Amino acid sequence: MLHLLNPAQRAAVQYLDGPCLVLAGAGSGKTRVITQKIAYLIEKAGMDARNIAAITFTNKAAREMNERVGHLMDAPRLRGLTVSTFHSLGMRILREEARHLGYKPQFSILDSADAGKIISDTLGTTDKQLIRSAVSRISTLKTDRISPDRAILMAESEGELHLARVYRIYQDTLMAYQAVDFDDLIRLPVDLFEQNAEVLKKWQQRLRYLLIDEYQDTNITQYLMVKLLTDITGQFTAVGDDDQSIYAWRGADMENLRKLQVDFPKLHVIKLEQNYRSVARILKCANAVIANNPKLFEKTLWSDLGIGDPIQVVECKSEEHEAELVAMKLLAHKFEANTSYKDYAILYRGNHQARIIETALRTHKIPYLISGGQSFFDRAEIKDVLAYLRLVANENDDPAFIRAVTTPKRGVGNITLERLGAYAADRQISFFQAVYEEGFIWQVQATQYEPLKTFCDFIGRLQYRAPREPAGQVLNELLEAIDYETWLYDSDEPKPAEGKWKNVLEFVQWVTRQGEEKGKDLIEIVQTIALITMLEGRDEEDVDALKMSTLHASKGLEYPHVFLIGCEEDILPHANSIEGGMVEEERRLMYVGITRAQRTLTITYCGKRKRAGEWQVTEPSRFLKELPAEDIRVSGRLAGGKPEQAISKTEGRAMLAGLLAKLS
DNA sequence: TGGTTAGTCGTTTTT
DNA sequence: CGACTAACCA
Repeated sequence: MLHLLNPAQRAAVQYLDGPCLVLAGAGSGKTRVITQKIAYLIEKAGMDARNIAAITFTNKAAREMNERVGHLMDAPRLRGLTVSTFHSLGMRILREEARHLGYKPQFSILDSADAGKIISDTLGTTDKQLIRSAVSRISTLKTDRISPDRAILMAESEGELHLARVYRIYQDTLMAYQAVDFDDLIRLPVDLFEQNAEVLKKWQQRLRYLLIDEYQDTNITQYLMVKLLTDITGQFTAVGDDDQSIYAWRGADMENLRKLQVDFPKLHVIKLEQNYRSVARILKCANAVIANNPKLFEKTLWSDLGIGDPIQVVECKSEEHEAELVAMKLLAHKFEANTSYKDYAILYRGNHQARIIETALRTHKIPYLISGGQSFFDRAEIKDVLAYLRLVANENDDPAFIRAVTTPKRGVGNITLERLGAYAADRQISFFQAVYEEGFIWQVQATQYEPLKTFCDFIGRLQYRAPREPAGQVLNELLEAIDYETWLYDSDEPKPAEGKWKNVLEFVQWVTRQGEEKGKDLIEIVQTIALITMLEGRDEEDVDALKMSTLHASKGLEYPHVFLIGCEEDILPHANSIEGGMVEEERRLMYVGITRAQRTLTITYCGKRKRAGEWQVTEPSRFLKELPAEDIRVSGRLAGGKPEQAISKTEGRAMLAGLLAKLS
């Protein structure tokens, strides 16, 4: 196996004498290093798979890594291997150690929508901007491991004090719901490790070798987790690339790369500089752009995959034309090069940019998959069903209670709910518990109380059945009992309702499969859903479809032919980042985008764009001027010419027909 | 109590 | 232009 590696990769795999940092440029085979090292640890170093943990940043990456390790060795020897995200690992630790922190093992994981709702309630405002900023500031406090009490003490202004108080209420509310948020999944285990030497020792002994992927994206708490778990032995390999650090806004700190050298003086640094992904021109463009950033570590990427075609830079007249142009160029290229749809990807800065592309792709009947963006589990219909399941798993989950009890409508309205909420809040109990309290029964009339009681009894029956019966069966009967299908068709036009019901059925199928394949009961399945962003097991490779993705979500992926759209000032770099002086991170984003491409890269931007119904003139991205002139082919204003002639739908069809005629 | 409607507002990135 | 909300009516 080792002969498949280049000398630097092999050195990284074989180095076991202590902490190891692998600086891996884009496309330099870092996943290969990690998977091979797992195999090496088990086969050559004689380690038990149960003592090895590989940590990634996305579930998708974890899944892919699992698959690739599976190709390297037999399943029995991989039993007990941990390949998961920081958050999943944190959850696992927390479920096992919950009692040390005052939580029950079946705590819920709150999504950001629920978190935002708590904040908006405590803040007493509906101002989206305000809530957003409060949520993110509280999240920053949490990743910096500042407790509510300390935040109150440290507050230097009226505003900070207010925020700290909101933070405290928020945290108390989470505890009351028996829920944690994403930050807690990392923070609480770290807190526990620091307070409880025995628990720490237990996990140190369990996880004896750590492999951390995308190390440049760790925040300080995640770094502490690594440090605590490996402090005694320093047995870990961190793989990262400072040029691909694009999550600073989420607390990721490139300083963690430098800190590693300070905290572990014996740190062994290995650089991977050969790129196995892209042709030379693409790499040259990427290098040229990133050269405008100050460097943390010096490294030069090279490849021997040939020079490749020039990078195309095209100005379009509007968003519609951009979408149309991309669709046309794609179809033309596909026919000429005889490729598949899945060889193409369209990348963009913000999720909203996907919509217009989607319409163009649909009119041309181009199959596509969208990764990143709204998760399947975030759809309203799925969240409705999920609310029931969350409540079954944890009856203290008040947000789930409110959603479930009002969907479908069952005669419980705002007034009743408010009374119930007030009663529960007074006594520090959950909505669910309050329903069964003598004191509450007298507060509402029988006509209002009855549906509540019926609802809670129903949930109670499910709680009994969930651990005892197959997950799919219980879920099916739940949907039957609440007649969710009818409710969907009653509350929507037939067409969207049909789509929604299809999603629900897909969800049921997924749950059934999870139950059968992994032997999990309904509650166990629900407990992990909050962490899953994409429907796993949906074999995306089998479908021949073009991939659409945000630049952030595209990290770690590669495609033969890439379109990078919307390369305009205020989009990439984004206006807020320009204002906040964060252009360097945006440049890294551009770098990530360019380095996704293996063979061809087409960059587009619009001359004007409709924003909030108004036409707005736009400027090409400053990053385009950083591309080496000899490696790009420009059409449009950058070249001094006119914007690329717009292609209308009929023109497009004619062009396609001509192309097809020429080919046959 | 629940659904409809007319007005409002405004677009980063995600575990 | 379209999503999302707050007042309004059945």
